[in-house]
Amino acid sequence: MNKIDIRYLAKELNLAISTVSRALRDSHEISPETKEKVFALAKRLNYQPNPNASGLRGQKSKIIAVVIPDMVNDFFSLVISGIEKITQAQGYHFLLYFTHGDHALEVSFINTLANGRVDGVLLSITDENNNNEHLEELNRKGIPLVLFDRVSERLDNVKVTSDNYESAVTATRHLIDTGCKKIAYLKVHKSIPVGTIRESGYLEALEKYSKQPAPLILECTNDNDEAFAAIRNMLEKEKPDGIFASLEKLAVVCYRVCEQVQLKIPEDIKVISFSNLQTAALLNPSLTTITQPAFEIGETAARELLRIIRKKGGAKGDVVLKSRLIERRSTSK
Amino acid sequence: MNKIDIRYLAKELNLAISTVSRALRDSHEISPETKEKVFALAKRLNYQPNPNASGLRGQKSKIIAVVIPDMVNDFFSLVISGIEKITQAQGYHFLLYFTHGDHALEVSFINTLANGRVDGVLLSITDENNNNEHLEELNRKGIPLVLFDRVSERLDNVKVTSDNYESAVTATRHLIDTGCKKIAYLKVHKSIPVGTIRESGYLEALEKYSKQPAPLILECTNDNDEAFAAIRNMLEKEKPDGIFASLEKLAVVCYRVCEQVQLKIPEDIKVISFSNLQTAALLNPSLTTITQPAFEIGETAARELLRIIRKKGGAKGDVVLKSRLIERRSTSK
DNA sequence: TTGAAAGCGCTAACAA
DNA sequence: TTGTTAGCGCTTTCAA
Repeated sequence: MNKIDIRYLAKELNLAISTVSRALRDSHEISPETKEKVFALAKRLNYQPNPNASGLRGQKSKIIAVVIPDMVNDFFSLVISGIEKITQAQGYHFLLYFTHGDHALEVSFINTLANGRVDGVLLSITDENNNNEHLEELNRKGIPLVLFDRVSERLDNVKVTSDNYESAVTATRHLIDTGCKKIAYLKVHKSIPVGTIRESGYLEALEKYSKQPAPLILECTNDNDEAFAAIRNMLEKEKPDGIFASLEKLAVVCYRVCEQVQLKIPEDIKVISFSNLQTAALLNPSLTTITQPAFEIGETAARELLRIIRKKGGAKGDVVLKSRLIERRSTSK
Repeated sequence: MNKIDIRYLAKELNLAISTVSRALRDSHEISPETKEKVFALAKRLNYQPNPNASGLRGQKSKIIAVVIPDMVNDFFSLVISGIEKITQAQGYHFLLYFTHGDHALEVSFINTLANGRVDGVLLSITDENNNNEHLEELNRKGIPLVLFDRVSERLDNVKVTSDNYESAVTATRHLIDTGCKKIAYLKVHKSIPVGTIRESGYLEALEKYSKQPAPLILECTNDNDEAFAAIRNMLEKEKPDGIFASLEKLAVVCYRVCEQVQLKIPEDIKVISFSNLQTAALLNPSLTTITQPAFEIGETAARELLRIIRKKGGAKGDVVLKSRLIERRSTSK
């Protein structure tokens, strides 16, 4: 079986290679009949141009890189799905990289990417406190970069984020508005920066809208049993009437503690939680959630990146997407 | 800023391009001193070879394609993570494609891939009942293909799967062994083939190990409220003492129904479910689960594919990985 | 041990 | 409207 390249098509049709090339790209300087013939043969032989060749020639690959910490929670899965929708629609491909929280790995990925492998990069920064010389280098090389979710204000690139601070205010205020007098905030160990931002929102809302004398912040570890014990202890000692969980996992643990100590949600205690889990609605019909627009973050970031790659100009498009507060009462009557 | 290609390195060092190329590939026919100099400069300038150029020249890209239905549940996220581990370790990259259950899209992806863009393909077939002419074409073109999870016996490629049938037998038998006399099977609408395989396992176990006079199969829709109503109805009418859920989502709904109708798990009714959700352990301390080795499926499939790409020979390595039954009693005492 | 040069498949500038 | 040809950056054969 002969390999089917543009030269083969040209020979078959008794045309010059360049004519075939132009016909395939639907150039206006090729007669309709010729195009017709070329298209027909290309289709019949299922001709696919070699992307290395056109990439080498044109210095573009139609591939973007997506660099994220990992996929252990639903958030990034949803982001990826959003990205996929856009790349697929616009004829792009994407390579996926996980840094696993390792800044050095991020640096290494970014460096090996800056060589024509990809036309642009979508990045959720692994360690927002670390330096980003590697990203500035990427900028210097002129490779489009769009940051999402975990961004760095020190960089001038387009950023797509969600309203972590405002939505934490909203969530806390929601508890206050529904009558909570003593609201606890469940946070995870400090290494997750988003936990701190959300904490600020919690504090802000308490100060502005509540008479609660002091904040009540419980820092939990990643160990479920430890978290369980800590939350139980706090519940019994402090007797809060509202809980704001910064992560869904903590809310689920909290929910189980409530079961065990016979606290009814939402009658005895109200719980609100950040959540991306699609099964959240199933877990507990009374768990009010704040959901980040993960899919939309992916879509928006990808759209922005492709816009830059195509030099469509327009304003520098930082975007902050709104989280949604979903109050559940009786999911299935 | 000059672009840093191999020619630039050669000029800087007063060497021929070919010498630099050989040095970079650590060829034995280059003197240690020369290599030293080349490495040093390459490192200092952060030289990265252009993958299009080497790909074009060498007819390989160091990229594989991963084609899956979607990422709406944890299973494929975990598979991807396993694939990433292997590609990353072996210096490969991967492109990710979602077919969204659309066979035509799968055909289109496979066709556009067969042109040097990737060195191999990892595929979980979208529609196992459809024809796979496109895959046979891929085989004819000599592009390595490894199938995982959703495979086709009509194809001769390496297949990596898990023991859906056997583990369904195990799960059912587990219920029988712990004393259940009337076990219901919750399945989803037929379009998910794995549901049918698991059903066979359920039937097999009933017949072999139980005296239950007739199977009790409830087919649920994808709508949660509908599923809730159906399960509730079945529970009240049939009063089973064991439930085998073919999907975690169904188990969660089932769990909520039990709460509502005041059935205690596992005292009044035992529930076992397939599950990949990492938070499963949190949901219900008494939910026994069967977990597919999703991460390992990804690892194994990727390893097999890279082995084939590198023509490392060896036996044709179909692999069936074992699911794990996890019985939970008191997760957090 | 090193260098010169062909050529991977494609696009586009230039020529006809 | 079509054809000829240079060259994208790299690897590798052949020559020195």
